[in-house]
Amino acid sequence: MTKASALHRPHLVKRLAAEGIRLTAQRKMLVEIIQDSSDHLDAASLLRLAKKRDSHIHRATVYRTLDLLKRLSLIDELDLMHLEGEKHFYEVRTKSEHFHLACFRCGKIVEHKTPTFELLKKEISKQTGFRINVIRLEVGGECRNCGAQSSNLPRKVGVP
Amino acid sequence: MTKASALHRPHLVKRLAAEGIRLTAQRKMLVEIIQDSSDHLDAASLLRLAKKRDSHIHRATVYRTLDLLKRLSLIDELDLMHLEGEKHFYEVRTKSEHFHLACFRCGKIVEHKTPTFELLKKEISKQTGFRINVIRLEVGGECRNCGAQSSNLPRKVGVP
DNA sequence: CATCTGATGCGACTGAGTCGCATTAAGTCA
DNA sequence: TGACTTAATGCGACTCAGTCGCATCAGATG
Ligand SMILES: [Zn+2]
Ligand SMILES: [Zn+2]
Ligand SMILES: [Zn+2]
Ligand SMILES: [Zn+2]
Repeated sequence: MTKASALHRPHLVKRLAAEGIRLTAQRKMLVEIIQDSSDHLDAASLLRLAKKRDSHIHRATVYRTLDLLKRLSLIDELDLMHLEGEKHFYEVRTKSEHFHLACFRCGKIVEHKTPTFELLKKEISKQTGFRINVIRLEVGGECRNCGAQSSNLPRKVGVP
Repeated sequence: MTKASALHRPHLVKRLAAEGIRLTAQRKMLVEIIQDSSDHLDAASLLRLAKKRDSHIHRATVYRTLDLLKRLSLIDELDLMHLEGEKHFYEVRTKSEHFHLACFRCGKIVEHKTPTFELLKKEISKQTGFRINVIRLEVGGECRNCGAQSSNLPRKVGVP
C-alpha cells in the first residue's frame, strides 16, 4: 500500500457516497487497486489485478467503473504518449497538478510539477474564458539517462 | 485549400523525399487532405475523404501513412479530450506550439497559444534533463459561451 | 526501359470495448 | 432484522477499429 492510498481512500469513498452512488464491493476493490498501484494502470492491467482478488469480476464492470470515476473526476485518464499501443492509463486525481514525461527509448514514465504549469493554467482560463475542468500535459522525448548515452539504441516512436 | 497547405506542402514533400520515402500518389493525397482540412481529422474521416478522390484506397494504407507521418514528426496526434469516443485526431505539426481546448457542452475545439507554454517547455527540459520531442497540452472544460448561459444543458463528460 | 524494392490492396483475423438482459445485492425503512 | 426497490453486476454475443501476411503494383534510379 502506497502513501497515496491511506490519504485518499476515505475521500474517494465519501465522494462516491455523496453522489448517491452505491458502494459495491467491486467498486471498492477497483478503487483500492488503482490507488495502491505504484504504476499507471490501463483497463486490462486493472482487470488482471482485480481477478486476482475476485476471479469472477467481469471486464464490463471494470470499464463501467472507470467511466464512473472519470465522470466524477476522481481519476484522470492518461495516454503516456501511447508508448505501448493505444492504451489509456488511469491515476487518482490529486489536488496538485502534475504531468508526465515518457522516454521513447527506455519507456520510463516520470512525473513532474512546476509552478509555471499552475500559472499557465490560470493564464489560459483568463485568456480564453474557459472554465477548466481537466488539463492534461504530456511530454515525449529522451530522458537524461538515455540522452547521456547518446546511443544508437532502437527507438520506439516519434523520433524525427 | 487553407493557408496552411500552401505553406507546408512543399516542406512536407521535401521531408519525405529527404528520408528516402517513396512519394506515392496515396501519400500525397493523404497529406493534402490533412493539410487542407479545417477540422482535426480522425482516421475514419481521413479514409472517407480519401475515398471520395480514389475509391480504391484501403484503410490499411491510411493507418500506415498516419504511422509514418507520426514517426517523422510531420503530424501530431491529439485526443481532444475524447470528446467523441476514443478517436485520435491529427494535424500538421507547425513550428509554433499551440494547444487545444475542448468544450464539454458544445463540443467546440479552440486552438490557443501563449508564451508561457513555450517557457514551460524550456523549463521542463532544463529541470528534468529530457530532450523534448513531442509535447501535448489538452484542456477540457466549459467555453465562455456555454459558461455565460450557466445553463443546465446536458453534459458530455468529465464534469464533477 | 528494365530492374529492384518498398508500398498498396486485400481480406481474414484479433481483441478491446459495448450492449441488453437476467440475476444479485446495496441501501432503506418498517 | 427482514422485506422491498432499484441500481449494479455477470454474462456472452456482438461490433468494429486496427493489424497482418502475402500477392501484386508502381516509385526511383541509371
Ligand atoms: Zn530513457
Ligand atoms: Zn501520474
Ligand atoms: Zn488517447
Ligand atoms: Zn461550449
